[in-house]
Amino acid sequence: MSSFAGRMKEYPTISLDRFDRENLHARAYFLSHCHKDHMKGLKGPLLKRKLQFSRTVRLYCSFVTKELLLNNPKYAFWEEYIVPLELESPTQISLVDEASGEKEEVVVTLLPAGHCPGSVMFLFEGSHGNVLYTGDFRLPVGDVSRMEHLHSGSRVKDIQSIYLDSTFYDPRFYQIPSREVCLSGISELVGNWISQSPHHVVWLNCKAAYGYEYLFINLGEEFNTQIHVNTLAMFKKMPEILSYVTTDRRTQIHACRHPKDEEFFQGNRLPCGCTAADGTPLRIISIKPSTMWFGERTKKTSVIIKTGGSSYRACFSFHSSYSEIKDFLSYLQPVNIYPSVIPIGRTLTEVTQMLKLMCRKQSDEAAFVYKPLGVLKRSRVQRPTCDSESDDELFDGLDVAPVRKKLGVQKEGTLETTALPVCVEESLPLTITDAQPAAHNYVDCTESNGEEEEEEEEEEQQGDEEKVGAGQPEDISSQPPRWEDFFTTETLTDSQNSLRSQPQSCCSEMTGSQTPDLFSDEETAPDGFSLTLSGSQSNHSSQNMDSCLPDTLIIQPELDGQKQREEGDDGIIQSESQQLSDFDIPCTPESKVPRRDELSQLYRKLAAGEDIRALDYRTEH
DNA sequence: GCGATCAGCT
DNA sequence: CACAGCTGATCGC
Repeated sequence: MSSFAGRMKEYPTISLDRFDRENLHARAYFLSHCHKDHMKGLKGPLLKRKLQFSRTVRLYCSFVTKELLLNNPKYAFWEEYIVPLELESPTQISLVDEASGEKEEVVVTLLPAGHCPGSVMFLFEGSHGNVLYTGDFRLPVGDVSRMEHLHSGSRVKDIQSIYLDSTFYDPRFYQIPSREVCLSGISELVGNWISQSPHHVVWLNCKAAYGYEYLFINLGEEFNTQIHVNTLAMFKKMPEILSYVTTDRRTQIHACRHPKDEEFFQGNRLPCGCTAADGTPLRIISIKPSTMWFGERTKKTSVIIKTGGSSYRACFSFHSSYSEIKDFLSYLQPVNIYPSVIPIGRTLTEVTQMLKLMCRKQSDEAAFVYKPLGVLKRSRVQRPTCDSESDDELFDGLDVAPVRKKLGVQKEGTLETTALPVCVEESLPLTITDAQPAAHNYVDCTESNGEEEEEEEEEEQQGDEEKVGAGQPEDISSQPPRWEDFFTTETLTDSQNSLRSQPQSCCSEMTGSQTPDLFSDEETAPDGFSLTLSGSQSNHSSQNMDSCLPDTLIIQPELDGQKQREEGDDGIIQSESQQLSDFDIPCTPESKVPRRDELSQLYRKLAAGEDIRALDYRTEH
């Protein structure tokens, strides 16, 4: 449970996920998601009073969070003070001191957090640096490298501080099976049961909280049914959820609740009191989603555990595991990390100490003081996926065929009030040029979209997931653009995990192009020759990372150049916003990144002392 | 009568 | 298997 006090050191005039005590004086409020432990004080009368006298204080959140919040009458008074923001749309917000008129500008970007419907992280960019408040999140290993707004061009942004969901930041929780693996296990159990007869029913013993909708949607889809729940009101504007839940009790899958639901179940009744029409007793099993974790060296274990004659626990987590958090942090390498949760049995000091290891090293900063051409930023490179592979091995008793469901999003809302969508870099000539970190690149050790696909196929073969596995690519390419409003993580699967298949951000929409022509070489070409620091140099990463990374300092212009080139293929983004590039020097119009073969040619010419200007990178391929 | 806090429970 | 709550008791205003 979050114990975050509500404020960040860098931007103390805003409050997040806490609305009591000193937070009453904030100039702006942010709500990351609709769980009670992040809403403390939100219905307080003091706050209500303050809002009535204020012209500028607003609550910012995602559209889905707004919808869920206002569904509860206790929070209905917020209606006129909420400013819902689109995901991944940088928005400038004025933080106004209403007494003095003093003003500070900050740009906020909502990033999907994969925790529950509407959950987001907040990235703040302003004169006190870039800070990331994660809220609660679950991101699979590698996803952070695909989050556009954590990058500037092809570089990882310089993050001053991360305010972190550290729920499972403890080596005890080293591994938590992926959403797909857990869902697959639950699906199998449910399928085996309800196929026996119409009187075989399943009760999903879910806590009263948002976050299980992912389960309902996927089970509903797979078994062509709806899940019985107590109320639909909160989802009335979310058709993609609404269509998989029902208040009609005549269904084989229930997630209904009752204050004494466990007793009901013991008496072979469902919490809704449902019985079969013809008087035949129901055959009920209960499945209780719970977080199961596995240590670093734990052997393969099932994600389903039978705890009684008709009771099961099924693995399910809304929070990132230790290794997922490590992946996230070691990619971003912030200067500071502040935990917002202290895992049970730990102290703040312990957690802070452990997190220090994940912060950017002092030496990284010191080593690159000399910067005649401006400052190097870290490359964005496709991350190794060692972890996900070991995941699969760990749980290979189950089919890992990713089960996903497209989730559309509610209609685009208009931005009202003072919120202005902007491109971050355009509005922020500040921050990022000084005291830059080293160019800590990661070495790409995947080489292996192919490998992974193979693995997936193998697994499909052993299982009964044919239906689910089939047709995935089509599903993905037709994803509605903003479906991440509900859940992030399962879209970012291997089949679409490179940025090239994910046109997003204001700038890429402008181009609408898949051609690389928009690439200016200024962002990327120097990178082809940059140093690549790996392994021990770049971070003190987890064992899983270490196992993939060489320990030596290497120079690999070719690989790096190719990487950049590949990213260029999605017609990325930076046409407007790449002022802040590897070096802060003007770009060369109409130039672009050479391909690997072009590079080889380039090197040969360079070696031969020939004039490389004769080479035309714009040759078609 | 309301809010805050805590124990207990799931 | 430690999530995100609920309920109920107690205390203070």
